[in-house]
Amino acid sequence: MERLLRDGAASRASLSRSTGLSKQTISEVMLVLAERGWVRESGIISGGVGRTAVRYAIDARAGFALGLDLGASTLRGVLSDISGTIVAEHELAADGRGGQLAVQARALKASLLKAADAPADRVQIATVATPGVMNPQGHLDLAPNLPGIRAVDLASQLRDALECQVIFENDVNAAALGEYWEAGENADNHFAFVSLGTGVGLGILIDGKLLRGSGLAAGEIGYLPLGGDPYAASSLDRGALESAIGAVGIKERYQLLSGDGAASMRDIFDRFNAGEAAARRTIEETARIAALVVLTITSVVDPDRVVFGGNIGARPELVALIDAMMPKVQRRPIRVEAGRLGPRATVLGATAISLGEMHNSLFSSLELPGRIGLPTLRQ
Amino acid sequence: MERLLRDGAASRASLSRSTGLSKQTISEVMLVLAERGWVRESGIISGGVGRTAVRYAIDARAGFALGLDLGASTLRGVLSDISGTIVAEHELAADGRGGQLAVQARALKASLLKAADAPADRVQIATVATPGVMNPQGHLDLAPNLPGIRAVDLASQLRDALECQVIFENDVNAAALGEYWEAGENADNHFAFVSLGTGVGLGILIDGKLLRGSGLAAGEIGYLPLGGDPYAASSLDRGALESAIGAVGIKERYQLLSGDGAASMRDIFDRFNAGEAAARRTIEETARIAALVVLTITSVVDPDRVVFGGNIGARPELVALIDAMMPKVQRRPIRVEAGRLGPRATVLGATAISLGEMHNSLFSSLELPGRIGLPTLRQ
DNA sequence: TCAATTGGTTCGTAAGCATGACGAATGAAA
DNA sequence: TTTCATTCGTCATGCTTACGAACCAATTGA
Repeated sequence: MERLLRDGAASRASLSRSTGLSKQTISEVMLVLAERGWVRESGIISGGVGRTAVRYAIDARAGFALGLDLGASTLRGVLSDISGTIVAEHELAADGRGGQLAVQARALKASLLKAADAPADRVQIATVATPGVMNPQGHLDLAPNLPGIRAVDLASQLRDALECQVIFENDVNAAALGEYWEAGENADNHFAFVSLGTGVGLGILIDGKLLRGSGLAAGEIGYLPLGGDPYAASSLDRGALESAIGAVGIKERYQLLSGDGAASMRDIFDRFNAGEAAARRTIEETARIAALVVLTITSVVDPDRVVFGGNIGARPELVALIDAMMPKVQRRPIRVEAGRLGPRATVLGATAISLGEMHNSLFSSLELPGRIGLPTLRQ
Repeated sequence: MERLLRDGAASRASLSRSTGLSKQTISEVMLVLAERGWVRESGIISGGVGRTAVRYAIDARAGFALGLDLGASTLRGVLSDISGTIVAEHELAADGRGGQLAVQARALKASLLKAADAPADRVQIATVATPGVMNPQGHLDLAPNLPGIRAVDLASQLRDALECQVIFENDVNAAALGEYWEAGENADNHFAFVSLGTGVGLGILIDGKLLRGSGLAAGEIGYLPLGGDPYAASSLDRGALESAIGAVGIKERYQLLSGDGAASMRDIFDRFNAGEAAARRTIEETARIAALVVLTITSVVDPDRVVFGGNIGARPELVALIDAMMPKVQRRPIRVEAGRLGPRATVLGATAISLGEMHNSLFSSLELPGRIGLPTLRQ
């Protein structure tokens, strides 16, 4: 199944060669898998010398994986079939009231199923990406942008609403996995994703696996001692780095330089591109500090690549500045790039988690410690 | 074999229960293992109700693992038997000339074998911990404390001298693993080790495995933007953090404060304990910056525990200061401790690597991705 | 038309492990 | 002292999984 997921349809003979199992073992296995509905014959392979081969493919509609992104203003959902092909993608404006989330999630699932014409009972697993951390009691901690969310038992509500196994993951971690997934076969297995937006966050993949840390707090970089005095009381409160290059911090800096306190993030970038001095100095200072974040990440975990995302981090002009800054602070070259998925990274990463869990629960014997890798993203 | 390594000697019936394999499967396996010399009968278990059981134990002398620590001034060696018991431990003053290293390593191995009365052909694997990084050509990079070492083909020389498979590992990584091993069964699987000495370094264990990074440069924290302006030219050269709290940096700071440029590290700590103001301010500033290192580590990888080691980092008075500093920069409590192995951490970690590799090559089928954990350290 | 090549099946066999019956050895209760 | 429950370990047997080899099937190209 792993071969079929990764390399697509194939004949039994070629599967025998690529797995090392004998031909008739493969034949037997495929018979069982076909009986159970996981694979089916999908035409023939001919043209070469020798007998034509019967092609077997995974029945893409044998299972579906759901990914949701619970944003402050938007609720996004993606439905993928078992082969990793996105079959439906929707978003809707989030209702601010915490209690409405589960209702909206249920509606989103229904509309995705309808769009893909998929039966509900074929959705085994859903992953919900949230800001902050889901605590063991099922409540969401550290998510100031979702006011009132702490009070509700979100885990239970969503499990009831989605009517399947539900996994929770931090939104930045999910976005990291999304960008990793998007990179496909030749993705770097050591990968870091920095999210700059309302808050700052970091997702790290080591050997293709998310690094969560002992208290699920790996990548909570808002308190990194960069861009301000870490021993100041305000740093303990808001976080030094968060104060320096979070959206609020950037706007404050722009206000200091320009006197304009009403400018939005978009205004500041527009003025930066128009060449305004205050905006230029604001963004440059942001890049200067972000470069130190990259330096910190490379010093500690040494990834192949650092990708920026989030409302602010995805801006190519900012990433270009950061990239240009790097040789001033570190000798070893490091690839600094803007994410390719934009605001979709999180929801796609959540989908990837569902998909991976589904594959492993379906096709991997539980006793074995090995895990099946993700198939190529097809969208 | 894994059960026997972890839990010690046991009867076949109890192995059957703990592994889930049937009794006679265990009997068959033990027969083969006994034939090959890996296990042997070791008395009987009686006292409970029922028939007395024949006890089987791993033959501790069936294999030995060698660990070496190539320090600037000292060459340390440890020989462990297959059960994880240290059977010999020696050290000798390192000959400064690079070419002598292999000769000394060979002599060290011979003396360890003699002390343990172990046959040479039972040593399958040696791990050599070195400063810096072993490049693919077999030469040692980034090891300024071993002058002239870059020129020699150290990997080939040591392979010839030690006459067995040789693994190379960074000394700080090895020390991290050593402290982890020492902690035994209840060790935290997410663990960070900070070495403060001539240089600064970091070793990280994620899920009990060393994090090496894409270019084997994870944990090279000398360049972290702490304790100095990272955009200064000197920081690009020496590293901002290295300049601030490396041994040279600390001495420079003490000289600035006291005017005494001849004081050794030991002098400074003696004067700190005697209450001298300049020494106190020097060490406090060191702790202030080291606390930011801890903050950086927790922000990025969120370990259970941060352990300090190295000449300077192992000083309990310094670690106490760092620990006291932590609540000022981060809300989440984190355990900050001094390592328990002192200068032996690196060589013991190297031994642990050898031991782990030996177990996995002997007892684990290569196809399976699972790895056998380390047995308890017995010394 | 036929050899070469590749795909796929049939059949026999071996490895590995489980099941269940049974003998051996022991402690505790009668 | 005897009996019995309990535990260790072996034996005989059978099931499952996978492989190897031979063989049949279908296609290309000389």
